[in-house]
Amino acid sequence: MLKSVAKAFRMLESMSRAGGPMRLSDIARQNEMTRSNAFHLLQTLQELDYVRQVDDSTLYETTYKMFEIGALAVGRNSLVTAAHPELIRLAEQVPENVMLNTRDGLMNLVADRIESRSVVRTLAHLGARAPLQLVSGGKAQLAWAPEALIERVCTNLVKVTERSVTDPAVLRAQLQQIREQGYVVAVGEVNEGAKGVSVPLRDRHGAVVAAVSISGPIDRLGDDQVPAYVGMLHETVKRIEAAWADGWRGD
Amino acid sequence: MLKSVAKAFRMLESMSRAGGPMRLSDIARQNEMTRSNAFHLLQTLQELDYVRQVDDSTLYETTYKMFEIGALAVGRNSLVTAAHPELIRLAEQVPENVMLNTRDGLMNLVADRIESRSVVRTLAHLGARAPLQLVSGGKAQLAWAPEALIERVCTNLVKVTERSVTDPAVLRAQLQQIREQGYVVAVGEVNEGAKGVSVPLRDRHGAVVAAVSISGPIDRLGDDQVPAYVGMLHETVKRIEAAWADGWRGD
DNA sequence: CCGTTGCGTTCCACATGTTGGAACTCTATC
DNA sequence: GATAGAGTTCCAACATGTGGAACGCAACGG
Repeated sequence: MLKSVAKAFRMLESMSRAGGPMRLSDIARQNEMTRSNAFHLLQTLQELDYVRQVDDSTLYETTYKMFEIGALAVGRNSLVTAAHPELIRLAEQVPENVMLNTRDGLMNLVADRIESRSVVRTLAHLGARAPLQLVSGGKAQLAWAPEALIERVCTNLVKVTERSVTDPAVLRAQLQQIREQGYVVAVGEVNEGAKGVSVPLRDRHGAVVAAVSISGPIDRLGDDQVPAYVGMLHETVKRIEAAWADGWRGD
Repeated sequence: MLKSVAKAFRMLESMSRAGGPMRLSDIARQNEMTRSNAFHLLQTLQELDYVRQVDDSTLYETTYKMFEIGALAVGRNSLVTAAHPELIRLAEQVPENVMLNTRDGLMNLVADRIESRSVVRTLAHLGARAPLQLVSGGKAQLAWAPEALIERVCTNLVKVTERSVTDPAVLRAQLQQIREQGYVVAVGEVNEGAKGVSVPLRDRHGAVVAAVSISGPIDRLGDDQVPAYVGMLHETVKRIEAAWADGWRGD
């Protein structure tokens, strides 16, 4: 573990989270380093164009270079490009957020997201990551994943809210049910008031590589709406698979 | 400049650009470092969760953590959230890409982008950065920027294509014209075949902080369409300013 | 089947690069 | 005008990052 590298990334992360410009001393304090140490790191990050001093003041802020490079990595994923128009289409029919979920290690990643016009509060932002087993999009991917992955997830269960699955046996039962019914409904396992419905998406070999989901507040997204939403999701996934060069061509 | 920090970022950047998983030796070669050096760096980046070894092979790939953190920084920008639905609306009326442009230092940043259904090839991807003076969205922001910024841009002109502005006097004349007519048309100054139309967006103090643009291939986006597009852009900007808590409330 | 090649990884000792204290300057505050 | 706390610079000490060499392994070919 290279210490200075670790410090640099920690620093950048805390600055991103902070949102606004920060003072050197505060950055130093927050990351438990001396001012001169922080200074050197900031100097380096500035040369690399990840950080900048705002105008001619003494405040530091992050540039959008992280976003640029991150988006580049995700954008290579042709699935995101193919799915986008279909997500918009779906979002027009539903008064909830619509998301494309991908797997990143043991985490679910919101690779793209459309906010429906009516939605005020956003639950999961673009780029948000959450444990696979706790969100509908993640469960959908997990259900059809190789046993090795499921096993790894089962040995890494964490409790985020009261409703989070923490028992491997319960999780496995859920996954079994998901495989049978072909869709997922998940409620408040990472955000108390959130509910999500999700459906898996397959590549040309039939492997599940993503999931499309609809999510919204628990009290607006009633169980009576689920069947209709599942139908729309299946339709959307079918269209994405058709539009995506590497998509599933099966039945 | 902290050497190891710089190396770590360079490494991540090259891995992001590469797209797929890479071998340690290739990474080392590409960045001109020894294999053991590359190994230590990768080890560190792995612990920090920016890099991972694919399954149980010996290949390394980037995670989406950069995207997550980058998106977090951009997402804080409430303008992006407010603008998104309006961009979708605009994209439905136009067979071209629609983009929200922000300024990041001396660069223009594509903070959000909607691809119209008809569009096949994408010219600028989400997160793309380009010199302010060379793209329509950037010019729009520059035209109403404080003199200090214009001056800084003028002393940093670069030539990307044959059509790039490289003469400060010419640029200043363009900006003058833009201020008079209230919109920008830019052609192929960074991508040979691209053409963009753009209009500025103001915050509650009346300062131009972003620009909305329509861009497409030079041969489809004819001059006869420009007036209609400008009208739609003005309408869109007005709606975004109204929806955005911090938007311009003027005339 | 064994020698060769090239890989990822480990080990180690050296010297380099990173670190933090102290000093300096500057601005804001009282 | 004194004080406090900021950002920055300087420097010496030594912890840290570095790269060469060695190891184990897999793929390949004679």
